[in-house]
Amino acid sequence: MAAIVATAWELSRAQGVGALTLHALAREVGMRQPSLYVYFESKNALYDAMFADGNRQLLERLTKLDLPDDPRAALKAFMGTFVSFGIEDQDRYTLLFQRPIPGFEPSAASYEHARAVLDHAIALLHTAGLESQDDVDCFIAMVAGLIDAQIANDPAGDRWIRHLDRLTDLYLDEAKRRTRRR
Amino acid sequence: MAAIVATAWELSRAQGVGALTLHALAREVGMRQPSLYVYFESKNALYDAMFADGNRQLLERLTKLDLPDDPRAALKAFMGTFVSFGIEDQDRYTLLFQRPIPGFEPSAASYEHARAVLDHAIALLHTAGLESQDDVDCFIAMVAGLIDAQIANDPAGDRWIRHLDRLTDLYLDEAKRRTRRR
DNA sequence: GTCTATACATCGATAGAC
DNA sequence: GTCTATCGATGTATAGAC
Repeated sequence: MAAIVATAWELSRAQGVGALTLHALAREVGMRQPSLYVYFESKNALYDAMFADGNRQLLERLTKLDLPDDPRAALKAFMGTFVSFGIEDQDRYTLLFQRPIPGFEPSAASYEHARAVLDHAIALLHTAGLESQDDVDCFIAMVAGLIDAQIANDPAGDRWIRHLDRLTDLYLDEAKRRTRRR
Repeated sequence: MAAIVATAWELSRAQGVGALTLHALAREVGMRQPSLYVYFESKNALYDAMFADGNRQLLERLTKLDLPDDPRAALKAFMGTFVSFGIEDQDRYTLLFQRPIPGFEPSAASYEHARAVLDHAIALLHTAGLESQDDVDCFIAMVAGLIDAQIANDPAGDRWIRHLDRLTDLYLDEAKRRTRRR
């Protein structure tokens, strides 16, 4: 079961999440296509398992981090890890953070890990000085913009994501200035 | 031919670009599916025509703008129009600026309008003070991040894109400070 | 240019034997 | 749990009559 999901990730990496078929997956794990229905009641159930698995991987990596005390440094370390996770497997990133499969919506259970990741990020943003919903929205959109541009235009490089720390400072400094002004 | 492309856009708006089928398109224009091959030699040729058409729409709207003299105001007007264009038809935005169709790559000819739009944006960014490749990259990624977040999470609202002008000032001000420091 | 008819392929899903 | 066999739906593309 875990092996099937792992193989599904392999195939997705090779040809894209949307191009994954049960026939190909079954062949790759040495089974026939109908046998997969013993483990997943539908193709979307497979996607849901992949979604949960990917978020679990991400959460594991993020919680394993030994974050520095300084809030700004902690935020950079956290976000740097997040970005690396996204870049190292584009199709996993796509499945977790975009909606590449028409008709597939993650189940509530699979969403729990994703929720935990987001909550962790928001908490770090708060202690680093981005407290309003607006500031959090803008910062997260900025990070996502960097990752998306990187994946779309320069998958193997760092042309966009290398600016993460500088832009993080930019957003935090501006918020700090705004706070002081009051 | 233009009518077919227009109808293709309608259908894409209703059900997503990826869900567009030649049968449905033919039915909608009052023909049978094989008749479409008189106008497009393949489905990807249809996508290519849509891609060119969408970029032509965008370029037309942007060149029609009466931009203010102030570089910063001009940039905001330009980007505001770009963002509005993206938000008002999400599936058009997807086809133009993401790769939602596996196996479809725009032809070189269809890319010309897209290139013109990008060049125009870069020129405006230069006169507004963002001159380096790095600054242009970051700014465009930021705008795309706002649009993507908006479309994905709040298609009918303005939770993200309403920060466009403020963030534009943020990026321009920071570049200005950097320039002065030298 | 538009039609009918159909080839051809892919894919998800189910039935039922072992 | 895994198999064979097959259904049923969908979708692109082509052949050839009109």
